[in-house]
Amino acid sequence: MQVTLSKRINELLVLAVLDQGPAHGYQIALAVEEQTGGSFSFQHGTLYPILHRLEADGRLRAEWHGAGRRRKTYEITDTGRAELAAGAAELERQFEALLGLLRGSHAA
Amino acid sequence: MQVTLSKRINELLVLAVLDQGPAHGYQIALAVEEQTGGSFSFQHGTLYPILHRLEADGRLRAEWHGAGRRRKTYEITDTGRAELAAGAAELERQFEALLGLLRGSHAA
DNA sequence: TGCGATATAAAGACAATCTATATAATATCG
DNA sequence: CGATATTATATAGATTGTCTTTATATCGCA
Repeated sequence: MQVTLSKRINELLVLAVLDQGPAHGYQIALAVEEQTGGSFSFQHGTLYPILHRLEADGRLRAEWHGAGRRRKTYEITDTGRAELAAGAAELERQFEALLGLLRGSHAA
Repeated sequence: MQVTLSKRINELLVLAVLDQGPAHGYQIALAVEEQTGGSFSFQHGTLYPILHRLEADGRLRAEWHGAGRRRKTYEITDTGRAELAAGAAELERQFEALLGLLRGSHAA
């Protein structure tokens, strides 16, 4: 699995929220929690490293806003959008395989 | 998420295979790979620690077999079976929440 | 003016997998 | 019969990524 499943999921979660429109870190964390009904959430010490990683890779673009309280607004790039689509499809395939095994066992 | 998703998945994968009947480590690894179509697999340096962890917790029971080539046969316990059922259901709920967000984003 | 919520960042602890190595028996092929 | 691949388990150490904690700072409310 070399690239952790959790890592991929966390990145896709961020990209999916940003695919709905630009947002800053704090908003992303709230959106993930709300839109997954609390199933997924980010500690802030987890979220920012992910954001910086995605930014460094060009999967999203960041811009500072506001004079007083600093806010960094993130926007998904075409690269990020492509990865989101591919990653979501791949993840769905994997989950089907996983649930097949999990369900299959106690059905038999 | 405190208890890593990957960790939970790996444990459920092992428990699910053992729910089909007793098996030893090497067989479990092969079964997971086959039955998930290669989507999930274990490095042997990953599998054995998991097996030992599950054994220490009483989620499975182990027994040595064979005089020559040593084989340790693992069998799921009632505790393990209960966890498998609960864990699989919980995982399914989480995945639905996750895929909902992932799908929702590029549908909009 | 103090506190809670908003907002970002980074250092250090911790947990889990992955890589690599060790050991050993069995099967197979030449 | 000897070399090699496969089966089989185990553990030490490197790596990686999250989690906890700490730091900084603004805004709104009581």
